Amino acid sequence: MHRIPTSNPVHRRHPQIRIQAFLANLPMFSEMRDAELDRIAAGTLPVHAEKGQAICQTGDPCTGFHVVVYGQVKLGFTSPQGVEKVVEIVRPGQSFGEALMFLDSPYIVFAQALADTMLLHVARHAVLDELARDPGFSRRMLSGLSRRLHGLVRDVEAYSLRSSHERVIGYLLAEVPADADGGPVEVHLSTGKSVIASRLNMTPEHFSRILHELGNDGTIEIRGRTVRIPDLGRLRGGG
Amino acid sequence: MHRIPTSNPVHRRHPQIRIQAFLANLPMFSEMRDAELDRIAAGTLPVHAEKGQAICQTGDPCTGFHVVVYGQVKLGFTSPQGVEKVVEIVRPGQSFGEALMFLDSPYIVFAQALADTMLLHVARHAVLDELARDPGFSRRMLSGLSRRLHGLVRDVEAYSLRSSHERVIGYLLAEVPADADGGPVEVHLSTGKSVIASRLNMTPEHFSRILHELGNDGTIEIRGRTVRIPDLGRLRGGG
DNA sequence: ATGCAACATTGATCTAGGTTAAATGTGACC
DNA sequence: GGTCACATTTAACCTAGATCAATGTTGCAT
Repeated sequence: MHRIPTSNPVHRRHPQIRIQAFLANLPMFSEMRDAELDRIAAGTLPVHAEKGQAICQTGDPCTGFHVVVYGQVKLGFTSPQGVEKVVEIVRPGQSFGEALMFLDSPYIVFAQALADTMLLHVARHAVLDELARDPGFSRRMLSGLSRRLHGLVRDVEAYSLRSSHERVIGYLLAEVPADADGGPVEVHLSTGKSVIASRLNMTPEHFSRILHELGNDGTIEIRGRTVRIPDLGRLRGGG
Repeated sequence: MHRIPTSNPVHRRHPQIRIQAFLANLPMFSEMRDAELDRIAAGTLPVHAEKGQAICQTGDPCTGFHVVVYGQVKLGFTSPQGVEKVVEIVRPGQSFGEALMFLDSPYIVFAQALADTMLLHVARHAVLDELARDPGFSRRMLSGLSRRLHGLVRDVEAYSLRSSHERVIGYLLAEVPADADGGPVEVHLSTGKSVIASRLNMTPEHFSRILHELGNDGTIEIRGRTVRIPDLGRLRGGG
C-alpha cells in the first residue's frame, strides 16, 4: 500500500477565454449567457495531474467539483484491507464531485489520474451563487445529478443481477459508437484491463478469461487493447 | 411468476389541509410559504396500495414522484430470468421517483407495497413549475438527490467491498436508533427477512445463517423479527 | 537495442455464497 | 382451535468467481 501524491492546482494564469469556451460546451453550462459564464469562470481554476496522481482522497472536504478537460480519471474506494474498487472512469467532458457540493460530507471516493490529465476545478461558492440566480442552471444541474443517479442504479442492477460474462459484454457494447450498424466494429479499451475489471466488479484474471472465452468462440477478436467485433448482433445475443 | 395488480389513485377527496401539513414536514418542502405549498398540494393526489400491490412497474412513464405517508414500499428490479433484487425499502416520510422527473426515461425499478400503504403522488408539472420560481426549492431538491446518490455509492461500496457478514452487521447497526449508547438495544426488523436479504444482496438462506451465527456466538439474540443487541460495541467490532 | 517494471495470461486450487430440498414455524382467517 | 399459505430454518451439495503462483508481454526509460 503506497502513498499517492496529491496534485496541486496550477496557479499559472490560463487564457480566460479558453476556460469559458470549454465550460460553455458542457451540458451543465450550456445556454448560459456571457455574464453568467464569466462569474463561473471566475471561480474556476485549472488543475493538472500526472498519471497516477491523486486528485482527491477519501475524507477530503469538498471545495467544488471537477471537470476533465483531457486525460482520464478513475473514481473508487479502498477497503480497510486495502482492496480497491473502481466506481467510475471519468473521461473528457465529464465531471465528478457535484453531489458533494450540496451535502456537508467529505469525499467517500478518491479520484486518481489514469493518464496525464487536465481538469478544471469549479469552486462550490461559484456554483451555489449561480444556482440562486438562475433557475435554468438549477434545472440542468438536477438533470445532471439525475442522470448520474440513473447510471448508478443501472450499475447496481448489473452487479446484482448480471453474471460477469454479461457485464463484460455490456461494457464492450457500451464502448461501441452509437452510429455503428450491425457490421464489424473495432473498440479500443481506453485504459488498462485491471481498471476495467475492477469497474466491472471482477478480478483481472477473471476478466482476462472471459475476454478469451469470447475470443475463441469467435464473438470477438482481441489484439492488445483493441477488440474487434465482427458481428454486433451476436455479441448482443450473449456471445 | 405472477402478475402484480397496479394500484389506482384514490379519487375520493381527502382534507386538503392534511396534505399540506404532511408535505410541509418533508425536508424538500420545508421553508415553503403557504402559497407555494398550496400550488404543490394542488398537483398532489393521494394513492392507496394494499400489501403486495404494485405502485409502478419497470417501463412505466414518470408522471411525478411519490411520498410514503404510512406503510412501506420496496423498490427493485427483476432480471429477465425472473430473479428479483430489492434496491431500497422506502418508509414513511421518504420519497422515490424524483430523479426520473428530470429525465425522459421510464422507470427502471418497480415499486411495490410491502404493507397497506398510503402515498402522495406529486405531479411532475407542479414540481417543475415550482422549481422555476423558487431557488430555495431547487436547492433542497438538489440536496435530496445528492443524498440519494451518496447513499447509492455507499451501497455499491458495501456490495463490492464488504462480505455478506459485514453487510448484515451494517444493516443491523443502521437500524439502531441514533441516540442509543453502547448498552443493550432492541431493533425490530421492519419487514420480512427475505426482503431484507435481497436488499443486502444475498439469499434468504444465507441471511438466516449469518443471523444465527451471530446469534450463537452471543453477539445478538433473535426472537422472530426482534433482534436484541446486548453489546453494540461488540457488533460494531464485527461480532 | 537492452533491461526493468508494470501489465496480462494461464493453470491449479479454494471458498463464499448460491441452489435445492425438506422440515418447521407462524400468522391470518374461518 | 384448525387449517391454509407463506416465511423461516436447516442441511447437503454445487458453482461462479476469487486467490495463488508462475509465466509471458509490453512499453518505456536508459
